[in-house]
Amino acid sequence: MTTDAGHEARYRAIAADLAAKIRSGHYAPGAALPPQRELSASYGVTLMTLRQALRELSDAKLIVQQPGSGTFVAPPHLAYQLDSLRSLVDDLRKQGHDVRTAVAGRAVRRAPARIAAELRLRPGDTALRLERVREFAGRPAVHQVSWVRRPVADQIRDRDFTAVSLYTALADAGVTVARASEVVRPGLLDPAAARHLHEPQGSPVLVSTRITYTLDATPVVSDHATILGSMMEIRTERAATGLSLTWVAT
Amino acid sequence: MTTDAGHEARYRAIAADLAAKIRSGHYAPGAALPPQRELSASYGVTLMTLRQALRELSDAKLIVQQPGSGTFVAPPHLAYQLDSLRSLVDDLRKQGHDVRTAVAGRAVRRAPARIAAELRLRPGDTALRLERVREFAGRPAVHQVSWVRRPVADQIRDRDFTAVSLYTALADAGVTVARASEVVRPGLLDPAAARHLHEPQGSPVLVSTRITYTLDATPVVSDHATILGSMMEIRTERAATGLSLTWVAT
DNA sequence: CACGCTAACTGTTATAGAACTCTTGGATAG
DNA sequence: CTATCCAAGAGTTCTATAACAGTTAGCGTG
Repeated sequence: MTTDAGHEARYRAIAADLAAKIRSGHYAPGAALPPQRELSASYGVTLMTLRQALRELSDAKLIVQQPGSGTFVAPPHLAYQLDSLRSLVDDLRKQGHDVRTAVAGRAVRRAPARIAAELRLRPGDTALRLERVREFAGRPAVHQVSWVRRPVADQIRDRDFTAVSLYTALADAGVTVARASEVVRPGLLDPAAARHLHEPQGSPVLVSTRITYTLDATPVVSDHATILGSMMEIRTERAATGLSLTWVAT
Repeated sequence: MTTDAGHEARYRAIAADLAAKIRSGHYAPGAALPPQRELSASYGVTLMTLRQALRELSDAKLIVQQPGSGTFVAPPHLAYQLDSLRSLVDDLRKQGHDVRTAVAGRAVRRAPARIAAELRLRPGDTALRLERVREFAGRPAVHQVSWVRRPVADQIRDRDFTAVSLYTALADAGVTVARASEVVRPGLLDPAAARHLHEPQGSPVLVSTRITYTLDATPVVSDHATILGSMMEIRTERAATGLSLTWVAT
């Protein structure tokens, strides 16, 4: 046959397999992967197909390819901070802040059009809606509405989200997140969020819209957060070697 | 021959050509590109090669590919991404946007306390103050006040900052920028900036405070920018071990 | 006239083979 | 013993061909 046998594209399956081997430590950080020709032979695919799998991993920054030299698992110092996908709240926790989470709503329901489009659902499909309020220094600081795609949602819907982060729950359910795309805009506090955040309407806020994808490019979580400007700011560090972005409490 | 003839890979040349045609309006936003098979024929390359060119454009968010339907030029607000050590405006320019700069003030004067602290000046030291307004799509979008440290400032004070970016001027003066640290907060448009930006006071804005350092960790530039929320947003792409950050025009 | 199916598109995934460039380490010449 | 060259091996780019899968317009049929 020429294309996939079962359901998923061949190259995605290979990428997933290699990713698993990297995360399990079978291929250690910094170590070289077998040559492309060798891998393609052992998977029984063409070089082109194997390379397409490697490109997936490269996009996810799991490997680094060096012409003439080899393909390497992302260097240790990077591999150990696999938490670059961490959430805003994880950022704060890491800084030693005590963040409390209150769950204001949890239900499976029809996704609105905008969410359905983001998660690539068919119109009318249901998804898990999770509404949380993050308290911080004794005051509510972030209002967050997350939608989780269906096959995954059923596995995590009964977790206690006051104690477990959404990303931890996803990981426990065997979902590996590979990539996230986030857009941050300034805005004014709207009435709905104002109720939860105990601040006057019209206060300056940051509105963050974030979509998280698995390795096979399926969107799993759509996240919409309203962040009080009086309590939070974004900090970035740029250097030739890289870039970091952190949410910081003020 | 099999690979490139001149210098650059064939698919990159094709990608660059198509990107130019998109930016020039030859292919309008929303319009469909010719089918892949047609394009590959007209460029005289294989379908695979042409597709590799399209992938470049797709990664840059210049096009959207829809199976079965066609390849379309992305709407402008979806477009472009790039991360760099450079300024917000360089980001936009590099992406092909037409950004105009007006210099509203340029003078060597005593640095206020906050600036002096950021640049590690002794109290009373003077520095170059540069006030600029960035116009974008015909409307002012960013109000920016930069302070440049003294030894360097004297070398660049006579440059024409409507045509040359501050970072280019620094590079020309032999100053290599190694690191930048930036803090972004939401805010409301204040009266001073409102005058330059022609927007009502109280509009949502992003306030960016940025300090740029040389290789020897000396702070050279302190930058304070007010960015209209209606025109700009921050986009981040996160992968397992990497992160990119872009300012995007809306 | 409305419905359903087909056919002709579109992008996508795969095969097999070849020649290219960049890096590295070992052999050889000084 | 050092320096240079070169060949083996790595990733990269490309040709040529084929089949798969989603989309849509149009042609019939009821």
